This record gives sequence, structure tokens and C-alpha cells, in this order.
Amino acid sequence: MLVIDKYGSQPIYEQIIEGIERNILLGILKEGDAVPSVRELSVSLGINPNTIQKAYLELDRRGSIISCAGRGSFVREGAVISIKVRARGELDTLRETARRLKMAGVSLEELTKTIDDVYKEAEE
Amino acid sequence: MLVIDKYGSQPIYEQIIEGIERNILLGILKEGDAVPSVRELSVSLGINPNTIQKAYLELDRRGSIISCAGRGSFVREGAVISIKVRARGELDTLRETARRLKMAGVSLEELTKTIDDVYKEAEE
Amino acid sequence: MLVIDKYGSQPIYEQIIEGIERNILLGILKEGDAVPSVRELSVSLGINPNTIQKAYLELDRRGSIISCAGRGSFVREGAVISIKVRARGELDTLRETARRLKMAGVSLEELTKTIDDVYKEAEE
Amino acid sequence: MLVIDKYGSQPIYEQIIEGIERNILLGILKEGDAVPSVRELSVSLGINPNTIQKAYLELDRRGSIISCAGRGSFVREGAVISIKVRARGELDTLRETARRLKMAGVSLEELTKTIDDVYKEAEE
DNA sequence: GTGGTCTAGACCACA
DNA sequence: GTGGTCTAGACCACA
Repeated sequence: MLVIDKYGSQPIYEQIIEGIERNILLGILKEGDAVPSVRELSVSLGINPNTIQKAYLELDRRGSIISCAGRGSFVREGAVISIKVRARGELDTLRETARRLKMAGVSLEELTKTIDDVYKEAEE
Repeated sequence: MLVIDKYGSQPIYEQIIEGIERNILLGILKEGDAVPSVRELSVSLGINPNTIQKAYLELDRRGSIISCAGRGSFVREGAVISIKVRARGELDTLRETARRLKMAGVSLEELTKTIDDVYKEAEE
Repeated sequence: MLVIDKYGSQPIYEQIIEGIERNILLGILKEGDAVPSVRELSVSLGINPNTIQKAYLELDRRGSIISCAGRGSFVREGAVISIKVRARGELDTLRETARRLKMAGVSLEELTKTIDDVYKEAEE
Repeated sequence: MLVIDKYGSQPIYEQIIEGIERNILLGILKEGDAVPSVRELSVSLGINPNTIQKAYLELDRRGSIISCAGRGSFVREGAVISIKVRARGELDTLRETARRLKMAGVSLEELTKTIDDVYKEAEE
């Protein structure tokens, strides 16, 4: 369910956060569903439980999951919409990247083409 | 010529690298021009010379400038094209961001609009 | 594992880079192996951690090792071949030196003999 | 007569030293001949006179030229032989480079071929 | 624990 | 003056 690149530059805990949220957006994890326990993920991914814990804490803080001591963690009601709202913030990232590409002389057509292609890709 | 945010999350030396390359792209620094000396920038930006040095080392390695001990640093011939080529790599970043936005349900129209706006912005 | 001459003319960080790559070529450090941590080397060699850091940064950039904050540094898969490829560049150095020796009247026989001797030396 | 790379990594004063000695070895400058004055070289090469001066001082120290205040500098009698003797020291450099290439898996044949080629090159 | 960034300050060779 | 190297020491996020 989750693919982690242990040697990448993106922190592992961030990869976990994004991975869980991706699963929620894709409907693989539905609202109310149980999320794998910290221990479970730790073992299956071969990653330090503290790192998983850190990711879950952040997911909880964001309102994507809710963790109940002794019972486990669950996808929060309303998680999908809240994740989507936060994701819109990435429009700023897109804008920044586009600016840099513009300055490097990349044409608007090329950018538009790139984005079109992404939208034509099949959902994994 | 350079604006540095000392307290932002982006490392200072990276801001310097990008700032110098931006100036080269904008033609403010032309090929062959002398780049401000390490000490000069250090004083004018209020930043430790070691940090400037680190940025210049990377700029040299990238082929954007050439540093000669005892003489100074200069914009390398061919710097503009090499910076542009490297910048194209950001198309991957754009693609990634677009994928995330797509998954978050943002429409293709909205993305296209965002990019169009960037290309309509006046050059600073 | 590493022998450093602190007072030689070759910069310490370069000696570290070459020393680590030599260990990789000799198979003392195998692909995937953990490389000594910055602090570890710093202590064992009696060298400032910043200097080790500088060497590791370059080794990372070259693709010989991969450094992950919080986890450590590791010999990269494919490091051996990439080090070998880069080393071939020294053929140019050899050519240059040979030219100078030729100009100084040293005979081809003498050069050939010198090189033969090197290849007869036992591996350390 | 002299070609200087102002942006190379080799110090300018070293390039001058080697350039003058090459001219002596090639017989372009014969023993007893006047060497261009510091001022002359400074102007024709567009290089700071102090840098030329430094090179000439070293050439004098080595016994390749002899500088007489007010009269100029001349190729010393015996310069050719003394330059040749010193140049043999480069055999050590060759040995070191050969060792590194050997470790990188370059074959003895390839090295021998490289050197043969150099000896077949026409004198410039 | 790990690597990464930054400052302060010294010292060097080169131009 | 210039860039380059190095030390000492602090602080950070990440695992």
C-alpha cells in the first residue's frame, strides 16, 4: 500500500503522511476505516516506529486520521474534503515552478502540454 | 541585486545560488562579467563568507561561474544556456505537482489558468 | 582504514574523498555498506567534522555514497563502476605528464619500464 | 610564445615558469638569450607584473634564467640540462597516476598505448 | 544517534 | 585585494 524510498531526499515521515493521504484520496482507505497500526507499518516497511509515530501525529493534527490510545487509528470523517482543501495550496508551488520555467525560456505551450499529459494519464 | 531571506526554510546558500543564476538569466550579469567577490557579498548581505563560499563553489561546479583564487569569480561563457538546460529539469517537478493537484480533484482548466496567468505576468 | 596527512599540500577533504573511493574500489567498503559517520571519522582522524562533511558532500554529489540525514551515509549501488569511469579521466593526466617527460628527453623505454613496474607491484 | 590560461586552475605564475622552460627545451630560447622583460611580458600577456616577477624569481632560483637588475634576464648557461634533470622528477607523478589507473582497472596495454601515442606525436 | 547549515575567525597562496 | 581550507562550536530536523 505504501512505497517508501529510504534513500530519497524526502524525509521518510513525510512520505508516510503523503502515502496515507493518497490512499484516502484514492478510496483505498475509506472514512472510518482502520489505518495500519504503528507497529504493523513499522514491521512491514522496516522503518523505526518513532518515525511512523511522528507521521501519524501529524496526520492526526491535520484531521486526516484520529488516533485512539489502545484502539488504533482511523480515517477521520471528512478527511477526504480536508485533504483536498489543503492540497489546493500546492497551486502556489505550481505557480512558483512555472515562473522559474518561464524565466528559463520554456514556452507556455510546453508547460500546457506537460500538464495535459498528466491529466491524460490513467489513474494508478 | 540579491534578496535573501535569512530566516526562511530554504538554505541561504541555495538562495544565493538561485539568485546569482536568476541575475545571469535576466542579463543583469553577463557572460564574462565579474561576480561580486565572496567578501563583498558577505558584507553587503550580512552573511558569513563561508556560506557565500559554499554557494560559489556549487555555482562553479555547475559551470555557471568560474572562480580563480586571487583574481575573483566570473560568469562563465555558456552559463546562460547551461542554466537553461538544467532548469528544464523542473518540468519534472511541475509534473509531480500537477499529479497531486489532479488527485486532489483540481480541474485541468484551473491548472491551465494558473499557468497562463504566470506567463502574463510582467517580467520584474 | 584511512590515512590522512594533515600537513601535506593536498587538502584534507580531498584525501578523504580519495581514501573512501579507494576503499570502495578495493572492496573494503562494499555497495550498500554504511560509511563511517561524519562524527565517527571526525573523532578517529582528529579532524573537524566540517571538513569530513565537505568530503562526504562531494562523494554524494559524485554518486559514490548517498547521505541520508538522520540515518547515515552508505556506499551507493553502482559506486564502483562510476568511480572507475571517472578515474579513466586520469588518462589525460598521464598523457600530459608523458608529454613533459618526452620533452625533457626521457626515453619511451624508461617510461614504459616505470609503468611496467607499477603493474608488477603487489596490491596493498 | 607563451599561452596563458587565465581561468585555469593552474596558477598563472606556474604557467609562466613552465612556458619559459618549455621554450628553453625547445630551443626557441637558447642559452644566453635575453628573456622578455617583466614589463614586456606583462603587457603582451595582460598580466599583473607582480605575477611575472614571481615567476622570474623562481626561474632564477632554479637556475633556468639569471636576472640582472637594470640589464634584464637571460637564459642561464646549463639551463637545458638542469631543466631536464628536474623534469625527471615527474617520473614520480607518472608512477602515482599509473597506480591510480591500475586500481581503476585500466589495463597495462591501454597505458602503454597511451604513452606510445604521445611519443608518436609530432613536436609542436 | 545521523547528516546539514551557519557563524566566527584564522591562515594560506595567488594576483 | 582574491578565492580556498580548516577549526571550533552552535543549532536544526530526522530516525
